[in-house]
Order: sequence, then C-alpha cells, then structure tokens
Amino acid sequence: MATTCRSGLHDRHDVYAAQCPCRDVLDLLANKWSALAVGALEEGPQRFGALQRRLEGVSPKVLTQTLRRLEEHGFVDRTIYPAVPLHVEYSLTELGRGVAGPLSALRSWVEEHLDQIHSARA
Amino acid sequence: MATTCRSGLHDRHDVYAAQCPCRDVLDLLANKWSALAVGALEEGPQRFGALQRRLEGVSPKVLTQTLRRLEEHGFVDRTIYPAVPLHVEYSLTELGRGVAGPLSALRSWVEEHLDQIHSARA
DNA sequence: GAGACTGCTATCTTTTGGAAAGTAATATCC
DNA sequence: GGATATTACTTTCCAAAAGATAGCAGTCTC
Repeated sequence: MATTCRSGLHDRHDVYAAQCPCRDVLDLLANKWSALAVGALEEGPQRFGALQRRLEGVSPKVLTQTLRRLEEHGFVDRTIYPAVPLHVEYSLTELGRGVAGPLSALRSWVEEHLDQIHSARA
Repeated sequence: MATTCRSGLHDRHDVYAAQCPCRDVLDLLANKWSALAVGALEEGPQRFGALQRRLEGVSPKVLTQTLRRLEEHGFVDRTIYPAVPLHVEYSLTELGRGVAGPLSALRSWVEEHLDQIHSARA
C-alpha cells in the first residue's frame, strides 16, 4: 500500500502533500467558524441557539455545516434530547478537546497582537 | 471613540465580536493556504516558484492572492531583485515569525493525530 | 529563431458563503 | 380556537471566493 502522504524518517503524515488526508483535516480546522465553534464548545456543551449567539454573525446554514463537518471527523458530539421544544446539545469529543489547544493559541495570538498588526499595515 | 471589539476587564480584543477587526485577521490566518505558506517561509525566504512547488496543488492565482493578503497585513515581505529572469523573494516579517508558532502547532497537531482522527470517523 | 525560465495576470467554471424566509412539532396565551 | 412563541434547522437564491487552465513579458541559451 502506498503511503503517499507520509514523509521523512519517522514515517509521519505531511500536510504539504496534496494527496494526504491531512489536507482535508487542516482545511476543516484552519477555518474561521471552526476555530470559533471549537473555542465556544471548550467552555462546555452548548445548544445550537447559544452557539449561534456566541459566534456573532454566523448564519444557521453555515453553523449547521460547520458543526456537521466537525461531527463527521470526530471532533464534536451531537446529542438530541427528544423534548419539546426540541433540545440538541453539541460538545467536544476527546479529539475536539485536543485541537482546542492549538486553535485557542491562534485565536489568542490574534487578539493579543491586533494592535501590532494594525500599525504594521502597509 | 467606540471600541466595540474590546471586551472584559482587560480591555482586550474579541474574535467573537462580529465587528472586531480581529475577525478579518483570523479569517486570513485560519486558512489552509496561509497556514501552509507561513510554515514554508519559516524555513527561510523563498521564491514564488519554490513556494508553488512546496504548497502542492496551489494555483498561481491563489498563491499570489494569499501572499499579497499576508503582505498587506504585515506578515510577509516581498522583495524584488531586478535581475533577469525576474527574481522575487518572500520572507516572514517579525509579525510573521510570531504567528508561525501557533500555525505550526496546528499543522503539527493535525499530522500527529491523523490516525486517531481516521479511526474516530463517524 | 525556438525554446526555456520566472513570476505572474486573465479568463472561465465550480464551489462555497451568506442573507432571508420557510418548516415541523408542540405549548401557551388570550 | 386561533394567534403567537420556541427550537433547530432546511431551502432558496445570489454574490463572492476558490480552483483549473492558458497566456504573457522580458531575456537568455542553444
């Protein structure tokens, strides 16, 4: 079996290889709404409406898409409580709590360096 | 002057606020090609062609766009050496070297956890 | 003069993003 | 009993962005 996406002596995956499934995962995670959604869920399980309010400006369509893709890849759990009105809760899986670190670092970096970025503008 | 994008006791910026300029920066950086480009430039200044080969599968149009946006925001320097054939070099600014950390962490996390992600798939 | 090299633009098509409105299944209000 | 509210979405439509492909300008080599 060909391992086109592995490289180097340690046989690791390589995001720089076009054919590596890493690319799809990076594409999913390196994305504004995913970064914000995972960050929001870091504070605990949340309902659709709460997430929508937290991620200011997200449309329900895009939020649904984002959450479903995160769920497909195993970063988020979706739990339905069959109450009325309908109650759905999203939470991070262990994997989700894992990426939360790097994503949080990126978000924080942006917040902390915005003033610098502003003055460095061309 | 209104500081709609600042929140909390420490008067920091907030990526969750729709109107905060943070959003634009997060959108620029939390993006597949930006993450890969900054990572490639971490190894030293590189020419357009070299970057194109490194970021397997990127089209020249998208690479140009990505580099120009990174340049506009002060993450990348573009230096033209008026030689023949034309010689253009891209390199990270100090700000660029700053984000390189968080972005590298994200890329590495993906590479290191791909197997887990694969088996966690729904 | 044919081709190669570099760093792009220009054009076209496909995909995605975002705004707005609609839906289902109750529950409660008046 | 009809109107309205709630939750979590779909659906539809349009605009913006991403991606594939081709071409160009300028010069050097063969």
